Amino acid sequence: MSAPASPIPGRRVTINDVAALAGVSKGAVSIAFNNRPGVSPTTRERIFTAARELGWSPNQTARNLSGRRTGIVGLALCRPARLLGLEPFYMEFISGIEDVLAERSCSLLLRLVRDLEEECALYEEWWRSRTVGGAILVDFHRDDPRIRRLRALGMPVVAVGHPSLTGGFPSVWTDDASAAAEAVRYLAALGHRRIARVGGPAGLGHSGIRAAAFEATMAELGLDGRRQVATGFVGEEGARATRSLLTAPERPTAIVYDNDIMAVAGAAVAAEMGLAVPDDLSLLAWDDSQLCRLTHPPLSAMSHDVHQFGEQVARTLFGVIEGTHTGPNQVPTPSLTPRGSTGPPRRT
Amino acid sequence: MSAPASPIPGRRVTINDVAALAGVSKGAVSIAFNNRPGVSPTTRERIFTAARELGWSPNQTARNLSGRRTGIVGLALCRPARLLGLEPFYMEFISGIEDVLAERSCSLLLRLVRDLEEECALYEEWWRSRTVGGAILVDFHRDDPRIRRLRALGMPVVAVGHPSLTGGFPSVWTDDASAAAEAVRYLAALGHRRIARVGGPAGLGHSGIRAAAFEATMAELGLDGRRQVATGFVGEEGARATRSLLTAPERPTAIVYDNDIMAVAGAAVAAEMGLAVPDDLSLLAWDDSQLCRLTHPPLSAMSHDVHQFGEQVARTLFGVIEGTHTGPNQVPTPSLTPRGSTGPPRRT
DNA sequence: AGCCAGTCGTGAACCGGTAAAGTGCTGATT
DNA sequence: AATCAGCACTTTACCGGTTCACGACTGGCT
Repeated sequence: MSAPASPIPGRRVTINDVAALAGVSKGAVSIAFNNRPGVSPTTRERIFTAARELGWSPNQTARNLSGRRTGIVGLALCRPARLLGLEPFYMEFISGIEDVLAERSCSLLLRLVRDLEEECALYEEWWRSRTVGGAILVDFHRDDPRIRRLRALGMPVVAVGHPSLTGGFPSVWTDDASAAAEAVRYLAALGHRRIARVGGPAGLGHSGIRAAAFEATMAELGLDGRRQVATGFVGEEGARATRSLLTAPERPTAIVYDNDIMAVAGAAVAAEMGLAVPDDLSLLAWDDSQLCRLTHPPLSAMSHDVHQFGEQVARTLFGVIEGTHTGPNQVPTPSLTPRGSTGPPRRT
Repeated sequence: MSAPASPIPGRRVTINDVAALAGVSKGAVSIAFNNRPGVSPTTRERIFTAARELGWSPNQTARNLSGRRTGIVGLALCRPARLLGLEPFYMEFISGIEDVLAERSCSLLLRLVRDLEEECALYEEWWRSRTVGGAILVDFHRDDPRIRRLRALGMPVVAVGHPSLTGGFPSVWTDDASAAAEAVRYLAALGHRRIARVGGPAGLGHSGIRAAAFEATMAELGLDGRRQVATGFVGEEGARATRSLLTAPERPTAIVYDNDIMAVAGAAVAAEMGLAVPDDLSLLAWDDSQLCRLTHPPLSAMSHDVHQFGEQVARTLFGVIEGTHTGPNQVPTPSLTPRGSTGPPRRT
């Protein structure tokens, strides 16, 4: 009885073994393990005991095949692997997702793809094969081709991005436009008139939104909003963009960045060019990972709890999967966290 | 013929539909799609055409169930989600893995677990259920309990860690001991005599190896190697450890860190305490992500291409899965990359 | 013509579960 | 006593593939 039930090596334990040991049919075992009504408490207990003794638990693959939902959530990322490692954003985002998934014993299936076409094909296969129970879509572009292709699929999906970009998919988003406007107004209030922005790739939806809001707010304040550079989101490019902004005639006295890694790179460039932060140059980061607190002076940032953002995305996805979801889902707008890197410009 | 083959909505296309359209049995379709001998080139072509027309591809879940290997690789991480996002290491490591997986159209299944017990149970389930074709084990401890439990499973596995820790599993590792020794010798050669080390958690295998090598090398050089602090690998703790080292009597003139995020935090502490780097204090990071190049002065580091490390791990795992693997697999030893944060101590 | 080997393809069993229909029994209702 | 609802299981038919034993046909050889 209490012998450490040694299954015959080589053959795996299946539901049949459990059924045999418990003296019931495999249907009964299935009923018990899905706790549906249909077996008596006594039998149920006997079944669980047998399963425990054999160390059996249901084979997920077989379960999925016969129509049950899998606990795996898919995430395809369309960008070069090398770049991925450079951005703190993704790992924090993923960690937030994982936090919620782990609560429910779910896992995240991660895959890098080369282009959106491959991404669509992948989702189609994942869904057809019941490999995933739902997916998280990120990095929306304007008129994103995934919208049409994936809508037809009927796969539970949550889109990360502003509703204007995500084509009716349940979405989670932050109000980037307001945040960008706030950033500009804050710097203007400090007395800056030449404010620049180092943004992400032009095609990317949220970069576009921030760029537009930046320009609009600058215009509203009667300032020239054309000092914007689009980059690929990595430090090197942030540094390059910063150098080019700072060496241009009429150089800016403040720069807003689209993430924190570029802002840190910008701070290094300032130091290298002998500019004092914030006296000669104010720097404002975005996303605010711990990086911002580690530099000297610490970077002011449009703070944004990316981990919690990921959590919200995962929770929304579960809502969609379970059919209890409710429209777009806005998470807190990035808020200004002033630290040492922003201040009034030096009087000329 | 060329009509955009509209499958009946609601019902998915299966191998049977393809077989029917091609006028063969489903066995033949299977043979064709696994390109095994048994069908004539003509029939084969007819089958492929039918499949293309219906937009069919084999259901991976069903395939897995009937014994084929899945293209999914498992990775369980045993640490709080919040911490995960703070370490550049993991995302870079994962990006390296993904790079190799993507080449072969494989995905990474990621899961956070609370403890090693849960991790073992997870791997057992993944393997039993054929959810994964193999797994990557990280963060080995001394006498790691996973070794015994997983050996019995027979699952293809690659262990990340020194062979002395990974209990005979195929492993990928860097020579941390030599690297730690080199770090110490370098600082000693610059004239430092009070060298401290801010390390990772004491229980963690590679932290232990570095700690031992640090102490041994210090002893060899006739120096006091007891200035070591164990932390949890995050910036805050690195800062705290640095402060406590710097406020102790006989404060060190050089500190070696176990990763880069703590080194950056250390640099900020130095600045905050008004210590000049490297004149008053030399700082040496480990792992060398782009962070090290973004601070001012840039941080010297024991450089280590983490992305490539991840790639090598994935490649080794495929070797194990395909049965072509060959013993432990050492990747390049972290090498000293001097930048601005290390120099001779100021003469007292 | 008769035999054999080789190729092409079929059919059924199987992977390990789920779900719906079916069976036998108990006890309450009329 | 007959009817019938409800429970506790069992049976059977899937899910969508793979695999393997076997049959039909072809062609070469004696």
